[in-house]
Amino acid sequence: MSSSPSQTDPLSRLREALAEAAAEAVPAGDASPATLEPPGAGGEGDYATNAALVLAKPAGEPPREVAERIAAGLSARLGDELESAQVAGPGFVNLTLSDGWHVAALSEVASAGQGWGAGSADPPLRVNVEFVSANPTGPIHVGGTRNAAYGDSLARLLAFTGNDVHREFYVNDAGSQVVVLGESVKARARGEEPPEGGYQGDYVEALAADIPGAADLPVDEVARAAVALMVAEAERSLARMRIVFDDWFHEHTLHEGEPSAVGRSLAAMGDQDRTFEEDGALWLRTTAFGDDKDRVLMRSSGEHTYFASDIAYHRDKLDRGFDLLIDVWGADHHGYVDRMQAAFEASGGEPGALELVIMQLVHLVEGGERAKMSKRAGEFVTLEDLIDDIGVDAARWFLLARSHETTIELDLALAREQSSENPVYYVQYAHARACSILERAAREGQEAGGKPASLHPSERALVRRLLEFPDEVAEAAARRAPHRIATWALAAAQDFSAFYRDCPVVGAEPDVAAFRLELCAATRDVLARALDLLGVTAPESMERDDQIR
RNA sequence: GCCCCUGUAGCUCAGCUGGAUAGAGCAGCGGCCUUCUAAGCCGCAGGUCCCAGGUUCGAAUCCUGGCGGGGGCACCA
Repeated sequence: MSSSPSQTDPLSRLREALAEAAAEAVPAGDASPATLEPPGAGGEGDYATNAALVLAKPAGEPPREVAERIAAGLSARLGDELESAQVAGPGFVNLTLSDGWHVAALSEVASAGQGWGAGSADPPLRVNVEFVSANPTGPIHVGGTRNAAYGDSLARLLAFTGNDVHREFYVNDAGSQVVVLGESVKARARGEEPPEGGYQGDYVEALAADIPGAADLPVDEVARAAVALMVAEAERSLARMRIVFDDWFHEHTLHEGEPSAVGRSLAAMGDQDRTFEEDGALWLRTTAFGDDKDRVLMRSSGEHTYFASDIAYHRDKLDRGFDLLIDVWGADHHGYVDRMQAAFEASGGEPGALELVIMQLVHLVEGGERAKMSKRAGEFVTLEDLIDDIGVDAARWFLLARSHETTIELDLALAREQSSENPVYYVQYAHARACSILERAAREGQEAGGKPASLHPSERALVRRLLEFPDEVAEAAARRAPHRIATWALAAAQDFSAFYRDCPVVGAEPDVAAFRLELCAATRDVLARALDLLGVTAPESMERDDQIR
């Protein structure tokens, strides 16, 4: 999928000028791998490019000589926009853009507002993001909460980059675990202990109390009622997390009808000779598609496996017209990735049309001590416990701020802290401050959009930070990495704080004040968008409600 | 045994499809509230980027081999 930012934003135009200057300097070379980025610690200027280093070999010349020509070409193309282009180090070209370029660039960000960084994927894809999909036999716990935050934020990113996104929760309501749930609830309703291997948590007793006549109803009816209650509770909990699913897909529907979806899928794979019988069971030859062993579809007992349902389910998603399926799974399911991919292809899916994202674990810590995950069997920290404790904003931030590929140590003491020590409040505070300045300026009748004679370095740095956002969004979406947005937002909040410190708005000379107001408005909008992509609120004010810190 | 993730500052982590003197938050030390929110700001200190080879003008980043941590390898869901 490509989701390139607008071709006409200031950075894209800079890259275009660079590409032209590079092609002119080394006609035989390909400068497309060259970077244009903020310089590293050793460099000066606003942007640095390694184009000359990339092109030195095809040019057959020392990099610094190539760099000189590129610098000259850029100067010729950019005119007043370019303050200087210096060759440095082994052959970098360091660019310093003029204040005028920054002012013009900001006005583009400001006029895009919250749409800054929005993409138009080409082509737009119909994407099905399936996430959480926790078994309806118990509450959603912390791992599922991370999965929820990630899946939702990924969906937001994919939508913002121009795709048609569908959020889906798969309810495993057809397996033997559901029967066990029914038995456990029924036992509790009769005042008995759940059976061996049954569900032990307090919620089982709550279910028993909420299902009229549970003690005497048939187990399958109790089970059905219990699943319905658990699903409703999951829906409520997820809504508290600001997550709304488009579809709650029930596994049992795959077994309804004649032939059922599962039956049709088995028959189709059979027709293609991709299944075989052995030891009284029906197997899928997943080894033909990269799995390390073949897998059972139908047990010798005649019952299908969950795997058979999964295959039919993914087939169903394709049949509903999605171009791309993304499944977000917990770490404990990574062993199923190869077989699912193999089965997906065996059942006619295009390689690449199914992505399986594995979430690593969450460890809760409390001020350095490993928090107790389970006091006794059946008790664990749930989604509800977590957001009651630290709040939705902090929960989403801390679960999203790190790569899904890494295990999280979530410090509850830090996340609970409503103070400067907590990064999520820091970012929200930057947003609130921007709002506060704008509100005050509006009261005093100041207007945004001036052209000051010169800019402060903090203003320039903040403008460039905002200009990064479209690339950051595209990268985060393409790499399925929402944590990049959190990293960017923190850096942007820091840049805004520097600007706030160095550049008073109210009381500044009119053109200066007008420019700074525009910068505040743009920062407010882009920060709000970044927070929204994470599902974190962007408050307009954060008045302290107590002075004790 | 095989598979996946991971090893970067005291702690938690960014950076990883190669770029210059490796960053942030927290913790530590020292400063800053008659000024648009001190839920803030400034400064200091803090590193064999797990180890060893290799590729490259250039490696935290790529390759190979080790070592450590976590998770997973059902006719369970």
